[in-house]
Amino acid sequence: MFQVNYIQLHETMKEKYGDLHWWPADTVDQIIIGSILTQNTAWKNVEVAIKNLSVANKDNLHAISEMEIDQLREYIRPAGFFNQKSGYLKEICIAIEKAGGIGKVGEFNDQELEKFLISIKGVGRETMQDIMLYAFRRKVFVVDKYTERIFSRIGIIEKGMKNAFELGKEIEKGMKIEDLNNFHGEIVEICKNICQTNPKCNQCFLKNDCNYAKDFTDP
DNA sequence: CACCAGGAATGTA
DNA sequence: TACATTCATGGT
Repeated sequence: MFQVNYIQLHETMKEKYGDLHWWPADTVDQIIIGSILTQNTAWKNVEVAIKNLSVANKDNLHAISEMEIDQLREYIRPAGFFNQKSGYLKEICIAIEKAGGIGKVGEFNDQELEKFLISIKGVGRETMQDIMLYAFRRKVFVVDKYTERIFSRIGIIEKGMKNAFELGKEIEKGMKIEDLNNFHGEIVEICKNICQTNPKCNQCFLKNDCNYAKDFTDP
């Protein structure tokens, strides 16, 4: 079995999916809302929650920043963890408003933006990366559970690197932002459509490069 | 019925 | 630093 690198992995998936135009949302505000709501939660449930906000014309940071927590909780209930997420969501909306809104926060440099986001309760490493890349178009590679799964199965963690996060820092330096955007989208799509629904991975178009598929074919 | 989903905070050792 | 636990709905 030959060893693929991250560029080859991206090229293979790009060929299949084309430009994905991630993140799946209509507005920047929806991207930020979705990044909180999708924490350890199926995207389908997040869509319902965002729809609830949207039909009430509350799918924006300003509306949420001044919404009663009890009401917010009912809108987002389908996305699970609603007691925590209602608080997290209101917190990040207030924090951005307080910092002068999306426009002002968008003027932060990468380091300032990362520090600002990670200081908000409910925003951890991956959520911060999602918002950096997809809401503020910064050169960031997102490492989520799917990324760790794919990288581990395909075995592209390079020697000297401990985990997907370390490789991610290399990937950030080595790829253009539009490729970083697509790459993470591709990883999520392939995991949602194939690895997740077919745990044995035997229908995956990456199967020749996938350690997990190899394990499956072994007796 | 059991298990998991595009995590993060909190507590323990 | 490295794990374990908790949070909660909806699909398979």
